Amino acid sequence: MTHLPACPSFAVIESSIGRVAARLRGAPTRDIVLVRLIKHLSARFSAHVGRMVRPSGLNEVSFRTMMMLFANAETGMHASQLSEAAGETRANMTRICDELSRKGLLRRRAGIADRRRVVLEITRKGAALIGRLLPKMWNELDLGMRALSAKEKLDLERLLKKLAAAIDAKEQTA
Amino acid sequence: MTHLPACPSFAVIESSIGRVAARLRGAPTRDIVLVRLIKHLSARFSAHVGRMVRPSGLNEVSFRTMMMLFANAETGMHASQLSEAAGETRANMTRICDELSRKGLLRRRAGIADRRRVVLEITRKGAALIGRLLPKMWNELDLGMRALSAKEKLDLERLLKKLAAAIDAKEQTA
DNA sequence: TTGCGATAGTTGAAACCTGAACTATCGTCG
DNA sequence: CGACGATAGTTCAGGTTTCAACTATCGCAA
Repeated sequence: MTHLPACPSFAVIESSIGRVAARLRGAPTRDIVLVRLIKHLSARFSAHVGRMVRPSGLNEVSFRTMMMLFANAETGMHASQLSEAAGETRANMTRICDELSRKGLLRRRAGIADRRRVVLEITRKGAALIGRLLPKMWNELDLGMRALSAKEKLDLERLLKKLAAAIDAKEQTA
Repeated sequence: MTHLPACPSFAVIESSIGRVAARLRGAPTRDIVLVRLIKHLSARFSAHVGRMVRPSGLNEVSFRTMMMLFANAETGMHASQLSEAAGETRANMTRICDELSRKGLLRRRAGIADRRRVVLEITRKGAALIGRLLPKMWNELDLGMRALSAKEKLDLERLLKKLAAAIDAKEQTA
């Protein structure tokens, strides 16, 4: 077994999985560990971002949303485009935008070419907020990721994408 | 840029991140991609497990919970032990166990040595259900993970743990 | 041009999760 | 003993997310 820097927050989980494996013959322990690790990291990232943006009255999802709008400030984005980019359902995006628009951080405009669509634009106020937040967030992210070398990051990206591709493929045929 | 098997479900997200980077100097694009990949995979795993166990009246969390109880069928588990193993808050675990107990899938007993504690045990009915479900689930998991070689899995595990450890460490000092 | 299937966005109901306060019990230190 | 801080579990209020149904609009083919 590879030995690594302690990671107490996951150790508890891993040992539980170990107990499962000990009693249940045939359990694909390593795969289960991988899936749980991914879930664990995802949750911790979210929580961490959430804590950071909370003082500004945002949560992780609305921050992610605002970042996308910030990057597309000139053109604006369509709601469904935004929901795909932020990785949220369309229904949820509607509510998030309701909220953000109530706070004056974004603006809805009716589409011109296609009147079903809605164009979302960040407001001056919203842009100011995100512009103020982003450097802090990026710095934090850098601190967390600095543990991995450039090569390790590339490896990790490659492996995760391979996994994502496999799952996509499986879902397609199913 | 590395070229990989298509992964349409993430490609949309990645191209959005690309647009962010194009307009926002200094954005740590690769790190953001990694974080989003992790979140994306986590969500897809959950959704997939969820769809599989739904016909049995469970969701992803309650299945995970039952699996832990199944593995500790002889001894039972304490509620907090269970919530750590399943990676859920204590409050949420209470609710989940209420639900599962209402369905007759687990049983609560008062602790003897320490009367604050509650011992949770899987019932015969619960064990039957999980015993029936597990092989299917493991098979599915195997299909999804088969895309990675044994070595790749080890690498991935190592990298994810390194990341988790770094985040743990950072959180500690903060 | 009109009708029809597809798409964009919203809504209401229900499922789900969390933080903070609360109760009961424990261990231990004086 | 008995007070007190810590721990186990629950509850409640409030927030978030989803699913399915709905409206409006579009593109296109007959």
